[in-house]
Amino acid sequence: MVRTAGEIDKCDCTVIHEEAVAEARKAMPKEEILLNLADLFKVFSDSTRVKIICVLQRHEMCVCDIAALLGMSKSAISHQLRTLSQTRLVKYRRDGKVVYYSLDDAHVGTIFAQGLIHVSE
Amino acid sequence: MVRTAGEIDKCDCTVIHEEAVAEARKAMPKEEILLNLADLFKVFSDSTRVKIICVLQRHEMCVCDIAALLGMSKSAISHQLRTLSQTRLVKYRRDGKVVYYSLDDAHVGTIFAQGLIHVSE
DNA sequence: ATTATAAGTGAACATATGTTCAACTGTTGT
DNA sequence: ACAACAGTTGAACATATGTTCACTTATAAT
Repeated sequence: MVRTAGEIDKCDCTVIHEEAVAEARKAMPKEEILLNLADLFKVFSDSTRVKIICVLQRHEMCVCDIAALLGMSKSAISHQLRTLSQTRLVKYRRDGKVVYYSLDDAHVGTIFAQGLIHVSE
Repeated sequence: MVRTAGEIDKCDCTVIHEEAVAEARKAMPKEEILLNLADLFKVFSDSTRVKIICVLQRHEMCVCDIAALLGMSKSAISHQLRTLSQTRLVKYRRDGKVVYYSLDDAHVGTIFAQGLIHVSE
């Protein structure tokens, strides 16, 4: 939803810098894009999922391995892998009873690495 | 907390690929680092905060401007700016009654941009 | 077919989180 | 001193979310 100038006064504010506001409004990506962006980061915002992404950067792994590695139940891991899978951050292949998960996309590793740089300073 | 091999059997799993698990365990960053990483992404995971970061990439802005631009209350924006400030993603300067906020760090823009590339495909 | 094991699922629970509301602080101008 | 306005704060509320539990599905082996 793009707001027009006429809607500004619907909030409890006096706009102090009209030009800056108008310019920023024009430069903003679509609402939908920003919602998707927040959703993307939301997937990275849980420590269990971060750990899963971390271990999948080296090898593909099955649910049991990840659960054992993180000291968590298979169910908890499976739920999170589902989230990661639905958002296209990981993919999987089945081999008999075992399902192997791996990162779906190079971007995933890049975003992870960028964040790691930031927190490591 | 680094887990030792002896703790693996405490979960409800059979470890299928012991070597891969052992290697991944060694390569994992400290627990604390990964928690901080999740917390960093958590700040980016709310659409209001994403929008704030977005508008601050061009200009510094005061609370009123941001509230008007996003069509939200000053209080809601102020609460989120506090979160962004506490996590060192934005900084501020006071000029009379007005407080101007801006991005604290080049990394913030980089992480935002990386995410934007990912969702724009 | 039956059993065993890897994995997935849905409901329930506890916890975390974003916005609103009603105050309050701090600064400016009269 | 007082009013006006930018901004902050804490409590309350509603909503979202992660893990557990019990159960189900899928595949392989006997």
